[in-house]
Amino acid sequence: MANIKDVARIAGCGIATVSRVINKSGYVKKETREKIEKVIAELSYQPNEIARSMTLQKNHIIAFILPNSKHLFFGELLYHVEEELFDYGYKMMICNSSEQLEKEIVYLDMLKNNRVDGVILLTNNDVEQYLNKKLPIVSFDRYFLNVPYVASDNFQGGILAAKRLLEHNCKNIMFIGDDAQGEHTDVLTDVSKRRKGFVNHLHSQGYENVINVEYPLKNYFVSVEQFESLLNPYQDVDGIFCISDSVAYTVIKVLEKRGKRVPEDVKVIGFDGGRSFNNLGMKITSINQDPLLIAQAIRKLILNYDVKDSNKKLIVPVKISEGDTA
Amino acid sequence: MANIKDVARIAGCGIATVSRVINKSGYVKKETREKIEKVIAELSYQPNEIARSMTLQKNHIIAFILPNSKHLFFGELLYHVEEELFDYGYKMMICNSSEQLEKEIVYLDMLKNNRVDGVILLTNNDVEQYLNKKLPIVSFDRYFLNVPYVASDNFQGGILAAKRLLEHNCKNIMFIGDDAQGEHTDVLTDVSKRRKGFVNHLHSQGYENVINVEYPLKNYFVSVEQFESLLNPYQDVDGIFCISDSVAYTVIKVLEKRGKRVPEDVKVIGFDGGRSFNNLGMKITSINQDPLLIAQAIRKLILNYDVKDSNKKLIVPVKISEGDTA
DNA sequence: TTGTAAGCGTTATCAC
DNA sequence: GTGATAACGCTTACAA
Repeated sequence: MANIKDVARIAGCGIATVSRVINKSGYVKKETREKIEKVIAELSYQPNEIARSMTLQKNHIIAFILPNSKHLFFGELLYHVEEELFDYGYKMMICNSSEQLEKEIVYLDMLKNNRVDGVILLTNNDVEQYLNKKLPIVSFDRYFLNVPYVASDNFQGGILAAKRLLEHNCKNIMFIGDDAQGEHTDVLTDVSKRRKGFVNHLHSQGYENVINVEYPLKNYFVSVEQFESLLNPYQDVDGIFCISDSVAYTVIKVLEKRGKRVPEDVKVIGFDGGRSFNNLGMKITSINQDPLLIAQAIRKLILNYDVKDSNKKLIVPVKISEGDTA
Repeated sequence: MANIKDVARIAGCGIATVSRVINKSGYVKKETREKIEKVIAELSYQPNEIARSMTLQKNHIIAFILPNSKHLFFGELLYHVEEELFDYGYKMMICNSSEQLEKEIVYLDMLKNNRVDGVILLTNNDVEQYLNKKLPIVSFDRYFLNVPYVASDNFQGGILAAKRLLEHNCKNIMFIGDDAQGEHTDVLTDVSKRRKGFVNHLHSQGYENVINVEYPLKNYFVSVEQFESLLNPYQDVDGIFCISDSVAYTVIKVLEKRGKRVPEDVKVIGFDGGRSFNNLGMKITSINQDPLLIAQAIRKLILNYDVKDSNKKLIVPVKISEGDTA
């Protein structure tokens, strides 16, 4: 593979001049430039990016650490983040942690050893002690001390869900979620605001008796059977706000088993976008997280990273997406 | 950030010795090693990976070019490929081409300019002329001259589908696919073997009159309306093999509109895994591509790449996954 | 305008 | 066992 020296030698000039041509920096006489460009084309020379990174001390690669690209929402987020970064001249490394702390640490170390210029972090683990706060890190949906973060407007999402259920004249309203996450895992999530916004709005409208159902986090996957017993005491609910579409999906299955009709007997609202679930025969009405807006917010924070404003937050608006369940 | 010189200076030795300790190469006196290890820990020194790549002329990064991580199957494949590469000490860069040739070229160039050590290529575009055949490239599902590739056993998949429809005593059998791809796009795909295996087996069993329906490629997305007119002439089919689950999904919608019951009146078989589609209320019976096995095959080819056997092929077995539609 | 040379942080060769 | 030092391929003062 030809290098800059070859180009200089064949073009009969110094390597600095070649460099100037490549980077369009500094003055180069027109004829010299043309000569060099010709040689570059002939050799189909491409500057070695490793060497360039070496000199510039940055490589324009950002790592995205996330649990799992198999989940539809993550797959979408991944897609949009990569597009955003690409438009700004950055490449993206993908790191499926599978929620394993050890793997997350390996990837976080890539920031310290100059493998990448920045890290986007999406985790439920407490990686606080493995973060070098002087380096560019942006977190999605989780609070870490002095780490800027991006989250959907979960509070507003809760309000939207409450409004919708009240519009439908629901009288026995329930929230189902795992938002105690913060207490269970030591990692504070923005997701807990879904419940807060929901309950807040209901209270403000004079509705006080929200039924609060918690289910254990730590297994993303919940069975219909598990939920049946959880929901058993509440036979007469007519409006349910679920912390995710995944939960909403399972709840609807439980209701169907019970002989309830959705949405005629019970309204159900999920969270995420209602685009992730199979075999339901209907579209879940859901509070929509916008992966494109989230990606843009993440890109802004990571590419303009500055240690000084490491407590920046960017909150992305949500809206309710119309489905068949509420 | 401390570098190897700092470590050497503080440990009172030469940098070569530090390097030996880091890489566990060559002999180092026990005491010297311990001393150096202590300094490394104190400084929390991490070798600069860019510099290392510079010297070694490789950086242990593989790029995966694919149309879109939003598609469930691609998201899964991505996940498994990343895990495989990780287990072998490699990191993965992700490149959503969105099927745009220009973006694919940018990423393919990363191979030439040393940004990555290898490329996994999943494309429908004819990128033949942009490939440097001396560099490590592995293609999935597409033939390029002298580029090793991995594909599912599409031929066998076709056979399995044929067998299943015959077992169900189907009398009017149809294939729906876009496998003429090769003629339309100049890129040969292994996918065309689905039809070949299917038709072959039917012929071998004395069934000759397979109805062959083609729909235009180039739009991955097909509307129910488009399909209705395509299928209109064939009111009495009772067994359909579709080239993908996406097609199967649409076909089932069309059949439902027609008042046909699936699987009672018509058996439908898809291809991919039947895990990708919403709102159907049933699981598609499908020929299953195994993303883990595919990922392993890809990893084998890319990490053991050798120009000499650039026409290697790895064919991954498929099986039929039981669903509700056939 | 252009070229020389230092420097980026490693690894590896070759003396000692 | 260990330490200088060249080399990897580039960018960028600085000098000419």
